[in-house]
Amino acid sequence: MGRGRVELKRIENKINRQVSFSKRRSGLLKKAREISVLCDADVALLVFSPKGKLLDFSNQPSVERILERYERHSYAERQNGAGDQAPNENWVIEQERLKDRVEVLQRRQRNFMGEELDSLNLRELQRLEQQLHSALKHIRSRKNQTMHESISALQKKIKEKEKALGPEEQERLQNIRDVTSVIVTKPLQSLNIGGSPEAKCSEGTPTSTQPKTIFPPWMITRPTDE
Amino acid sequence: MGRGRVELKRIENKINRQVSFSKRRSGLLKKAREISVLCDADVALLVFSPKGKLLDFSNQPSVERILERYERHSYAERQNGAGDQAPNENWVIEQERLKDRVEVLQRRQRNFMGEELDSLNLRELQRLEQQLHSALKHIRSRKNQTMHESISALQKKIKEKEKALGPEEQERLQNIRDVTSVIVTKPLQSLNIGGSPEAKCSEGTPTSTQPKTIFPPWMITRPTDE
DNA sequence: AGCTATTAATAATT
DNA sequence: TAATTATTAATAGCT
Repeated sequence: MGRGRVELKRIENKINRQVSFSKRRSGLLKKAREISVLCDADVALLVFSPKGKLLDFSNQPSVERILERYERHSYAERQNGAGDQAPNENWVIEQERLKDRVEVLQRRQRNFMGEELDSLNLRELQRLEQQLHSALKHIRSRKNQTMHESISALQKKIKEKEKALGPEEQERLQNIRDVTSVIVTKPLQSLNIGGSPEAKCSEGTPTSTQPKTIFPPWMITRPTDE
Repeated sequence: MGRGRVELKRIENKINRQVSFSKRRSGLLKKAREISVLCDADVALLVFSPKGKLLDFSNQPSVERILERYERHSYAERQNGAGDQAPNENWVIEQERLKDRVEVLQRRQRNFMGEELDSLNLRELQRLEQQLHSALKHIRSRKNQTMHESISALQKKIKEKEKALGPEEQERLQNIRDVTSVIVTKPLQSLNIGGSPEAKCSEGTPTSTQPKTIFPPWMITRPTDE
C-alpha cells in the first residue's frame, strides 16, 4: 500500500521514518482494537517511539492485568515444558488456562461493578470509565427504542377503546394523548426516557415551562449524557 | 477489506470469529514487526485468544524488559502529572526518557553480546537466538559477496601476469586457478567461506572426495547453517 | 487451507 | 502538520 513497494528495512530518511511511524502506529492501534472487538480477544499493545515516547492500548481497563496474565502464562508453560513431556499431561496447561481465565473474568467483573478500584491507576480508571460510558450509551439507546415501541402500541390501544367510551371520560384521556404525542414526536437522540438513577431530574429540563402537561418523574431525565 | 464492509462488533458466528481471529492475529503480528523494523520502534504485543491461548511479539528479545520499561514510564508520568504542573518541568520527563533509553540500550547490547542471560527465560532466549541467527546470515552473505569480488579481481590479475611468465611457473599457477574456479562457480548460498569459529570443518563437507585440490582450512565450513 | 472481490492502509506528494 | 491520491496490502466470504 502506498506508492510502490517498501522493503522491510529501517527507513533511512529521518522525516519519512517519523511520518511512517505516526501513521503505522495509529494503524496498528486500530487493528488491535478491531481484533479485540470482532474476535473477543484480549490484547495489550505497547509501542515506544524511537524517541522513547509511549503509546499503549488494551481492550481491558488495565494493561497491568494483561501483563500479569502474561507472567502467569509463561510461568505455567515453563513449568510444564521443563518437567516431564508426557503428552497426557497437557491437561495441566489446559487447567492452568481455565483457572487463569476464571480469575481474569472475575476480576474484570468486579471492576465493571466498581469494585477493587484501588488497584487501578489513572490511565486504567479512564479506560474503564470510557468503557462504562460507551456501554451506558448503548443501553440507553436500546431502552429508549423499547419504550418508544411500547408507547406506540399503547396509543393504538387507547384510540381503539376511546370510541367505545362516553364523553365524560374523554377529558381524562386527553392528558394521556398529550404526553404520548410529545414523547413520540421528539427525536430519540435528544430524549432520555427513564435515565440512570443518579441523573437529577431538575437539571437541564425545565418541566415548569411545559404547559398543562404532567410528566411522571420517571419519564424525565436531562438529555445530556454524563 | 474483504467482501463487503464489516461493522465493529463482535462476530456472532463462532466459526467465522475463530477464522477471523487467526487471520487478523497474523496480520497484527506482521504490522507490529513492520513498524518495529521500518521505524526503529520498540513494540510488545500480547494477544490472548478467546480460549486463553497466548501469542506474543516483541522486536526485543525480552517482552519482560519492555514491560518493565512500561512500568517505569507510567510511574514517571504519574509522578510528574500528580505533582506540580509547571510547564518548565517538562524536562524531568525528558530526562527520565533519556535515562531510560540509555539503560535499555546498554542492557540490550549486553544481551546481544551474550551477557546477563540469566535474566532471560526460554522464550526470550529463543527470540534472541533467532535474532542473532538472522544477523549471522546477513553478515555471512555479505562476507561471501565481498570475498567473491576480491577473488574475481585476483583471477583477473593472475591472468594478466600469466602471459609474462615462463612455462616452469605455469604448473604451480594451475592449482590456484582450480581453487578459485570451484569457489566462484558454486552457488553462493551453499558455500560458506570463512565460517564461524565453532563450525566443525569435517562435518557435512567431505573434503577427501575433492580430487587434487587443496583447500586451506579457513576456506571450508559445513554448508548448513547452525 | 487457498482463492478473489473488495475494502483498508499507507507512501509519496502537495 | 494535515489532506489527497495512487498503489499495495489485508481480509471476508467462499470453496
